[in-house]
Amino acid sequence: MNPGKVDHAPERVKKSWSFAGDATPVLLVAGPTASGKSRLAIAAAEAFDGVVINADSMQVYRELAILTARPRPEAEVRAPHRLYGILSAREACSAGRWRQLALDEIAAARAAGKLAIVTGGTGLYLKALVDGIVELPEIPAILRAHGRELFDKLGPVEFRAALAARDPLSAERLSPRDRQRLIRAWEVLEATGRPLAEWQSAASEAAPTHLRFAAVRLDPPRGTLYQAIERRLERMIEAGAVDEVKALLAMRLDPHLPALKAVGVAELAGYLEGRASLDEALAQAKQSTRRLAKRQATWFRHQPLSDRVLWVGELVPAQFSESFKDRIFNFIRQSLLTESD
RNA sequence: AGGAGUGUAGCUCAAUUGGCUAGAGCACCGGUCUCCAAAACCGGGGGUUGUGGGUUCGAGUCCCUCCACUCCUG
Repeated sequence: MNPGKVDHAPERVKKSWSFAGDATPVLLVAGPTASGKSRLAIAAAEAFDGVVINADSMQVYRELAILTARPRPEAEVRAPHRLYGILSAREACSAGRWRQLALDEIAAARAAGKLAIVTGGTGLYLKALVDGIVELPEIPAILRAHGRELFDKLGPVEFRAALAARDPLSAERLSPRDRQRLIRAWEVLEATGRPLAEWQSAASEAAPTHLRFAAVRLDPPRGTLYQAIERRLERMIEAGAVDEVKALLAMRLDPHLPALKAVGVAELAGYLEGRASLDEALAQAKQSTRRLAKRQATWFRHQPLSDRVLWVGELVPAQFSESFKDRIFNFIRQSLLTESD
């Protein structure tokens, strides 16, 4: 008897499609955390000879494999995975930076004759990829720190007023309480000498017309999604999420770095530092994740990508049924892999 | 079984001791988003005050019945 380890290998038969037109097909898999994106992406990658490319702002960081639910090493056996765990938590990714990496990976997939399957819950990243993003230089970390200091020194109202003197448009659009965007506007102004509003009004011509997108949106009912979230978090704890956070904290990084803001880090740090029991920390992490999932679902429901993208999806059954899979695979075939007018 | 106590939103509790439309925190729900986005921010509705009766111009509040739970005694 076979140990049953190679179940999936035989499926990787000869590819039944080839790049037809000029445009490179790209499959997007979007949805809130724990909605089953990775599972679908891998299944699609197996069926269509694809590469799974991460579009999740936290799964890019190496140090947080467990807590960000990064696909496990076994997944790599089934299909190649890219942009997972590629950056140190010392670094800060960004929409623009990720976009460039993703474009490179898509090109590499094309060159290898593979279908790019971009998967993740970070709506802004997908938007940046599909619709392009204003090309702004990267802002030095020191400048960002200065922005924060100034904000704290002046206070929200004063800071906004100071910004308004030089970038009235951005200031007007932002509430004094919207600390992050106010600081963003300020740092862009400082770094480039031009107001952010001006940058943004410049037409972004960066939308990649050489790519052809189709997207699957997963949106399970809230109740089942929450159940999945909670079960998964419990498994994360069993798998060593606490130690993972411990190691991350031991790096003594700048708390403003994005990786430190991953859901669960602050909660488990609370446990490690004796401010909460493990049960309390777990409960808090579950709650934070539920809120995250709600925000993600809202984003994907209401922030449609450009109409160049074909969509399928919507509600997903609690279980990943065969009929659902068939439907999605048909959609992929029809929308991406055949030359449609 | 007897005695005492408590029942108000999903949860924890308020309601000037009988007086405006029963409030608050959390939870939950909805929304915003053009480069740290797992971020940052905005908004929302929910109650047969355990039950049935009574007193009163008026009851979450006072009286009685029953129900549930908690504690004490046996």
